[in-house]
Amino acid sequence: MNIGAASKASGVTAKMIRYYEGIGLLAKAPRKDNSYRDFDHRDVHDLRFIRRARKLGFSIDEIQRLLGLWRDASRPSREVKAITGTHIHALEERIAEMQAMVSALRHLSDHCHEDDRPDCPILEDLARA
Amino acid sequence: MNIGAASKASGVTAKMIRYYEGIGLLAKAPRKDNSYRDFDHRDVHDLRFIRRARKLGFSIDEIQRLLGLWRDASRPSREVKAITGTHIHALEERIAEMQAMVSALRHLSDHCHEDDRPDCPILEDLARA
DNA sequence: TGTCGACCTTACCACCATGGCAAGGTCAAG
DNA sequence: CTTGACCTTGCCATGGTGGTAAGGTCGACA
Repeated sequence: MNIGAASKASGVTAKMIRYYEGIGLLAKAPRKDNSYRDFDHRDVHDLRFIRRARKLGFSIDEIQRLLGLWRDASRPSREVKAITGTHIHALEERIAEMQAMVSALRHLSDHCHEDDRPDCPILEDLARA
Repeated sequence: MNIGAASKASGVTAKMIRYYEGIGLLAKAPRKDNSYRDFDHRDVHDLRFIRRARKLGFSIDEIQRLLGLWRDASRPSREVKAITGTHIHALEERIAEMQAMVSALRHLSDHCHEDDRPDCPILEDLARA
């Protein structure tokens, strides 16, 4: 299975497949005589796993650990839940920050006349001493 | 006013002040005989403006435009509101994405036993075909 | 057989905003 | 004169992805 086929099968770009291999997230694929990488179904599985985890916002480092736990048949589910909990927490913190930004901006924006006059509480707030 | 004083007065690190100057976001500070930058109160004002805007999640590019509008005494408030609206929209999209992640993760996590057994729907979901 | 297009390879550069470090100049106080 | 706090420039790193360039390989078709 060439990299293009693995890419199509997993939804991960060839570029990123090489990158994941380079940083050790994905096992090094054996090479054929022509130096092309040769992937198997396990690799495709791992790539799909990675793609899904990235979509859920896990960092590469977290995925590294999740994959390790996946490969460990006797993994304690506790650890998986811990990683997930930490990640949920980080996401929620970031969400709260952004929501604070939005409500501040919305408040300012609501009081902006949106016309040709220069008065604008948005700039006034940014510039206040 | 040396860079350290400007930094303290504005809350922006010296490093970032030099960076902002380098990319043209902040006016180039004149140099004293010893080649130290010499800031005035306008620079401090701009730096505070930048810091606040960054805290509200505006990109450097957006701040560039906001600062331009601020300096333009006849700025139409409409433009400021437009930039802000675009930014609010982007923030809300990102928030929605992250909330989707959180609810997916929470759903999976709620069904994870958190014990020594290997069963864990989180990994099962990531690995599903 | 020649050629062409699709594929593969490695190796760089760029992003964005920030932090860190190194090696050296400058200044003021003791 | 020394010491420590400050300033200078310049380079490297982050993270995850995209781009691009220069070259090797393969399969199909004329």
